[in-house]
Amino acid sequence: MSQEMTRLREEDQFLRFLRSRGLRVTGERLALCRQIFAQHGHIDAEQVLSAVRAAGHAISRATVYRNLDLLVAAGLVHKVRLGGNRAVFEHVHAGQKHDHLACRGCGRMVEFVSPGIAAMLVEICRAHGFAPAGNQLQILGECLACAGREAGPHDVVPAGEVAHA
Amino acid sequence: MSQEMTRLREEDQFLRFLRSRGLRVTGERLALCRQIFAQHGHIDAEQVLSAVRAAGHAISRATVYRNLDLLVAAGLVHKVRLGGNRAVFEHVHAGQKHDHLACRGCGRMVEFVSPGIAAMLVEICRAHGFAPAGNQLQILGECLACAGREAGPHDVVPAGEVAHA
DNA sequence: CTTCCTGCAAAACTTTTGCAGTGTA
DNA sequence: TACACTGCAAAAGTTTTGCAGGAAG
Repeated sequence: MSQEMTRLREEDQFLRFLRSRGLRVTGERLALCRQIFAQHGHIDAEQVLSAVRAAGHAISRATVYRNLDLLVAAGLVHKVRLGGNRAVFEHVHAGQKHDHLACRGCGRMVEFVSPGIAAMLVEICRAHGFAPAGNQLQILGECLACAGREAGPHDVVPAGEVAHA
Repeated sequence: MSQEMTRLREEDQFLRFLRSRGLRVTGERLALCRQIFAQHGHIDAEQVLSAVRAAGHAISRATVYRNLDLLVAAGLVHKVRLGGNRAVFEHVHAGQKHDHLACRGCGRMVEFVSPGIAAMLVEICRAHGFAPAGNQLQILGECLACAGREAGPHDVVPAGEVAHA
């Protein structure tokens, strides 16, 4: 129920954002917004597309991309670029700032909060002439499962795995 | 001169890596290796291709990609995935572990070293079941120039910038 | 009625791969 | 001689864009 209220509040925020810009409220935009906020964690554009369609709405891939950018501009969604060629999105929980830890092997992603790191981060940004706001911390590592699947430090890559063609 | 020695040492390491696997030493591989170590900072695959060609060697894009993977496998090059669809590469300086701070606006990238963050990072990884080694920390933020180019917090995106098509 | 949006399909980009010819060992 | 490597070109995967029709205000 609290979730429901949150979703409505965010949806309302989106509507206000649209109107304040003279942009139009369309069924696709509403459906997209609702599905984004109905999802738990990080989802990529393709998953968003599936989710919206699964909810019974017709929507095209192009519209998903276009409006995800809109949600990001509205400050309702974060675009997190981690692994290779894909960006994932997550809705912004009010006041719930967190960073990401991702496995480069399987793509598993974990959120974490670390006030200590956040403080140092601000300092590092300042030292290098970066804006203190709008930072996003990402740690790429390997989960134990993926790390175990590889060879030890003396032989980084199993023979043969590297040969191509 | 010290740089020259370093380059030769790395090249030799690459040769030993190749031979230890029964892989062949080709002109393309040597040229690629030399150019990577002749470059200063982070370069993407396209820039590597240009650099090798500018040095007077014929090489194809496919070969660049295939052999960049090889250099990564040899532990001589790091593949850093930051912005959208592109990965950048940097050669590994002996013992010079660092992390990356990148501007999501202009792509400017800065390296930094922070023992404090490194320590916390290990702790966070342990807490979430990630391997303590092989981590790569990336901070996505905005340099002051790019941050200034945007609107204030009350109006995240200038009107019109978001409209599409 | 104005003009913003959407869907489709094609384009843009980066990276990968099949195949046939070339070069290393 | 054997087979690994290269180049080319096509393919693959994700995101963007032009255009014409359709809908919001």
